[in-house]
Amino acid sequence: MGDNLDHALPEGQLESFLPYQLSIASNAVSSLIAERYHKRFALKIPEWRVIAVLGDAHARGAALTQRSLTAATLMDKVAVNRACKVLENRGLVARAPNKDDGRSHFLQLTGEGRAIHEEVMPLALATERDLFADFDAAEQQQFRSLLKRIRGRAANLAEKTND
Amino acid sequence: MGDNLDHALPEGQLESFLPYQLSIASNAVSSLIAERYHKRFALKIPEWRVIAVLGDAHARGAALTQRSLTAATLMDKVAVNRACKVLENRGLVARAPNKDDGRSHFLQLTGEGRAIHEEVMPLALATERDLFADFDAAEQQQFRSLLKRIRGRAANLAEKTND
DNA sequence: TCACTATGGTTTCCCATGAAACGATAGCGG
DNA sequence: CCGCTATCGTTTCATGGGAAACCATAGTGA
Repeated sequence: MGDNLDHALPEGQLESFLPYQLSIASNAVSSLIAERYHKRFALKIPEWRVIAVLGDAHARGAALTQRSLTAATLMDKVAVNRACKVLENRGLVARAPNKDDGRSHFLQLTGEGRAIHEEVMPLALATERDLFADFDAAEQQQFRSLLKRIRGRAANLAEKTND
Repeated sequence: MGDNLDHALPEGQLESFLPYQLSIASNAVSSLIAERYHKRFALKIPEWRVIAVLGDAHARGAALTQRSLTAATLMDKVAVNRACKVLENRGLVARAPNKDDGRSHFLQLTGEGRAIHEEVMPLALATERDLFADFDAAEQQQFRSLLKRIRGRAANLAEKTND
């Protein structure tokens, strides 16, 4: 029950288009991860990202504002806000007043939040290992580097176009 | 006017998470492409994909149903339908009855559609070249192959989880 | 021929996401 | 101290995209 196309299509221009390959690969990976997180922790990807970053921050004894979360996750500030609200309602994140700036709060994981963090990170890392199991170390490194270059390139071209 | 974070965050677990890197790289590339297509042709990515596939089909003297378009683009059938409707309304695609199956139609590019196709493909290829300009041939090949493996891997893991 | 099921396509509904508008506070220049 | 502007966070609105329901036709078995 693999693929049952009526008649296999010959390799077309779309198939060989690298941005397309990148997009479908990324979608496949994201779907897998989203499914796993959702199934086991009822977390969506934005929420998980916030937990990951807050977990890091906690390890360094820091608390973060939504603004720094936005910078750290590269997500929209609205997405960050929504994720934080959900996590707060679930009791995984607490807000503390920021006496230097009345507009923002410092966010950190609660005890329960840290417990989730410690369950969730291994799942993330295991999934990463599953996905890249047949990549040797050099290939992983290569992949990372290629992704980073592409990303820089795209950002660069976009800002040139945006005038 | 590059990045003005209050205080640079140390490399965290999120930064080093490969699926995250994949996702943001893919997003950056997709945004760039979407922006360019939209600006110059008022086409969205799904519409462009349909044009690319229909252009291929036309080159082989074939016409496709929405079903085969769905298979060829890996998009949802609803997305394909919507894209086709838009293209039809713009006069870029025409439907011909399928006498073997009254439920579906054969779709093909109109003359105007082919004209767009021939303008749009060079833009796509140029963008691809822009993006991968500093990849040598071996790196491109490597990148393709890594993406394909990851994609297969993800699909494979997903179907195992789906029981 | 007559159900019954399967499938291509379409419509409807819902959720996720980002842009823009908004309120509140901060920061600055007078 | 008083305005003016910038910024953080929140809310509101518009759009995109997928899931499920739906319709019409095809295919199948009695």
